[in-house]
Amino acid sequence: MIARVRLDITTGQEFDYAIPAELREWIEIGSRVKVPLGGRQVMGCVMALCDVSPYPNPRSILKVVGQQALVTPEVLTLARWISDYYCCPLEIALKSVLPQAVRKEREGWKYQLRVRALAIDPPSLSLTKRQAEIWQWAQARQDMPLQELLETAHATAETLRKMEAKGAVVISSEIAERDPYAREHLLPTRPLPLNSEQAEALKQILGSMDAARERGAARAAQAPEPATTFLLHGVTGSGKTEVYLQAIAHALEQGGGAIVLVPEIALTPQTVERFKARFCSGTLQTQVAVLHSHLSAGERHDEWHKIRQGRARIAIGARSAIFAPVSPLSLIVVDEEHEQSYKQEEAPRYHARDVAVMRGRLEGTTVVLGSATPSLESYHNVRQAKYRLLEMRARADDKKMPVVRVVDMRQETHVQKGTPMFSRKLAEAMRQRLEKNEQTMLFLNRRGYSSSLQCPKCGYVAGCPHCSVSLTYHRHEQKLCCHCCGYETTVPQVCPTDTCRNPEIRYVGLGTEKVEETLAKMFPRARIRRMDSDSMKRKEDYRTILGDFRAGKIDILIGTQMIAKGLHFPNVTLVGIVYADMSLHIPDFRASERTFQLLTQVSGRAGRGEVEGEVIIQAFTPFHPAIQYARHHDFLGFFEQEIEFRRQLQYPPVGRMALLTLRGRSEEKVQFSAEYIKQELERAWRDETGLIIAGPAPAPLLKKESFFRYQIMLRTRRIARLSKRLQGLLAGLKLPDDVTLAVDIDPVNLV
DNA sequence: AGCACGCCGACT
DNA sequence: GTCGGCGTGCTC
Repeated sequence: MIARVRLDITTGQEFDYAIPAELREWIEIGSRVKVPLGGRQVMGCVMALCDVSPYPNPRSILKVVGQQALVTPEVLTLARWISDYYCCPLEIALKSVLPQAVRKEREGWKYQLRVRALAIDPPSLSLTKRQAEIWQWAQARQDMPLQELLETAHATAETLRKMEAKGAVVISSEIAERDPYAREHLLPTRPLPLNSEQAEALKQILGSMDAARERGAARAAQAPEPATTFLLHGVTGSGKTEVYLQAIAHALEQGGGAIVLVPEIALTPQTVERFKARFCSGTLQTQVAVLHSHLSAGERHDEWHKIRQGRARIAIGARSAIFAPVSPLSLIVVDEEHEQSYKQEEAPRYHARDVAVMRGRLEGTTVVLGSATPSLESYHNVRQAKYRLLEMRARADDKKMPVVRVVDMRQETHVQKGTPMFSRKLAEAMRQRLEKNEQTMLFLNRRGYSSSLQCPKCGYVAGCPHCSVSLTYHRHEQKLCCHCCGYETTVPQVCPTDTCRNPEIRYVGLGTEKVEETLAKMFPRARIRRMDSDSMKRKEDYRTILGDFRAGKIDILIGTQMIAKGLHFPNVTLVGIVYADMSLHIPDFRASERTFQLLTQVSGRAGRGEVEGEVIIQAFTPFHPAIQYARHHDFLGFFEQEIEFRRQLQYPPVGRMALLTLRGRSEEKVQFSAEYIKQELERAWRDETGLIIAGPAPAPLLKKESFFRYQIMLRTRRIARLSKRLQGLLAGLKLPDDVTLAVDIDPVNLV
C-alpha cells in the first residue's frame, strides 16, 4: 500500500510513501504522518491511498499522529477549495484547517496518575491501620487523582505504592482533560418563548434542516443538493441568539452537530456561557467545545479532540472554528456575519463566512448568517436568490428602537466659536442622565489623547519612522505611539525641526483619553470610566468594568469599537457618538458601509430597559447617507443607494475584486516589480472582457512596519475563473527576492 | 523548506 | 590552482 502525502513545507507536489504493515490500520486519508525527505524528517497529510506508485522505490512512513485521521474528508475538500479559490498553495490551506496544538508530532494529551480502590475485603490484605484509612478515602471516591488523595489523606506516594503492591488499589496514568471554562458556573437554561417573527424564522430554518436530513438519508451516489443558506436580518435586540440556540437544539435532536462562528471580540465568557448553559445535561457536562485564540495550546488541543471524538457536537469559536471536525454537521451559524474579523489577513486569506457557505454547500448543511447590519455582499446574495432572507423587525422584548438625533457640528462650531467636543444638545442630555441616575455610553473610535502632534509654524507633524501615519499622543503615558506598528517615543517639548525649535507645538484631533479628561472637568462628580485597549491592560479589566457598569457604579462609559457590540445594559438611556464622520474619511470604498454598521450597532446599545433610549450623533457631514439611514434605522434604504454606487464603479459585491500587493524594503524595487506584474497581466489578459486592471498605485498606507507596498486592483465579474488563472500566471513570474507578492481574493481591507 | 550540485570571480 | 558567491533542481 502507498500513501500520497502533501508535506507541511510548500513543495507544490505530492510524494509517495510505502505504508509499513504495523501502521496499516492507522493510516487513512487525512492522517497526519511523519515521513523521510532527503536527510530529514517532515510532517505531512495523507491525500490519497493507492496500490502502486509510479515512483520506483518509495521510502516508508515513519510515524502517524493519533488513531484517526485528523483532517476529515469534509475538511480536506474545504482545504482544496480554499487553495483554488483564494489562490494559495494547498500546503498553506492545510496548515490553516488544523490548530497548531493538534498538528504537533507529539500528542498533546496531559496525563495524570489516578487511584482506584479495588473492591475487596481490606482485612485480607494485611493493610496497616494507616493504609486501611487511606483505602477508605479512596473507596469513598472510587476513582480520584493521586495528588488529591495524597493531599487530603496526608499520605506519601510511597505508602500508595505499597498499597498497590498489596493489591488494595490500582494506580494508572490517565488522560486529564483541560477545561478552559471549568471556573464558569453554569446554570442550565431552558428555551425561551419566541415572538412571532422569531418563531417564523426558526420554522424556516428547521424546515431546511429536516429537508437536508431527508435528502441525506435518501442520498446514494449523488452529491448533496445545495442546502439553504439563510440571511437572518434582525434588528439589534431582536433575539437572534435564541433562534440559534433552538436551531442548534434541533441539530442535536437530529443526531447531528453545529458550528457557531462569532467574531473574536464576542467570545467573552458571557457569550460562551450562554451557549454552554443551554446544552448541559444533569451533570453539567456540556456538549459545547470552544475554539479561540485565548486558550492555551493544551486547552485548544483538548477542545478540538472533544469535537473530533464526538464527545462535543457543538463547536463555538472565531474564524478558524469553521474547520471544526463536527460530523455529521446539521447546522452552521455565522453570527454578526458582516464583521471584518472573519477575513483572515494572512495566507490563506479566506473569509470564514464564505467558507461557511461553501462548507454548507459541500456537506448539504443549512447555514444561517445573522446580523442587524448585513454586509452588502450577503444582502446582494439575497437579491440574487442565492440566500433566503429571514427578517425580524421587532425587538424581542417589544422595546422600541431608540430615537436618534443628528447634530450638525458645523453649526455648533459657528455658535460655540471654535470646534467643541460636545454639542450643547449632547452636553445637556448627559447632564440630564446624571441627574436622573441613568447611564450614558459615549463612543469614539480612536484611542489616545490626540491623533497628532503638529507645529503650527513650520508644519512639522510627528510621524512614525516605520509607517506612513502620524503618531498619536497618549497623555497618561506621556508617549507618542504608532497605532499601526506599536512604535513608541517620547514627546518633544519644542518642534524638533532644526531651523524651527518652536516651543508651541500643538495637539490636533481627539481620542478617548481626551474625551475622558474633558468630561471629568465638565462633570466633576460623575463616575466616568474609559474602555479601550489602553485601559484594558489585563484580561479581567474587561470583566470588572462591565461588571461595575452593570452594577450602576459608573455613570458614563467612554469607549472605542470595544463597546459597540452586543453589550446590553438596561439602564443605558443615552448613547453619544462623538465624531460620526471619522470612519467616513478612510480611503476605502467600504467606508460608508462601515460607518452605517458602526452607527447602527452603537445605537442599538440604547434603550434596552424600561426607559426609551436616545442616541445623539455628532457629525460634520450630517446629511451623509450613512448617517441619515442609520438615523432612521433604515437598512434597506442604505442598501439600495450604496449598491447603486457599487454598481456604477463595478465594486463588490456587484463586481468582484482581487488585490495584488507588492511589499519590500526598497520602494523603487517594489514599484518596479508592480509595474512589471501589471504589464504581464495586461499581456496575458488583453482579450479578457470585463476585466479592469487598476494601478499599480501606492497602498493608501504606503509604508507599514518599514515595508513599502504597492497595489494592483483587479475587478471582474467572474472571480473564481480569475483566481484559477492568476495562480498559474503568477507562478511563472520572477520577482527580486526581497520583494514579495500577496494575492487577496475578495479583499476586505484595502489600507 | 533545506541541501546538494555547479558555474564564475578574487584570493593564498 | 582553490575558496566561496548564490542560482537551479531535487527530495517519494
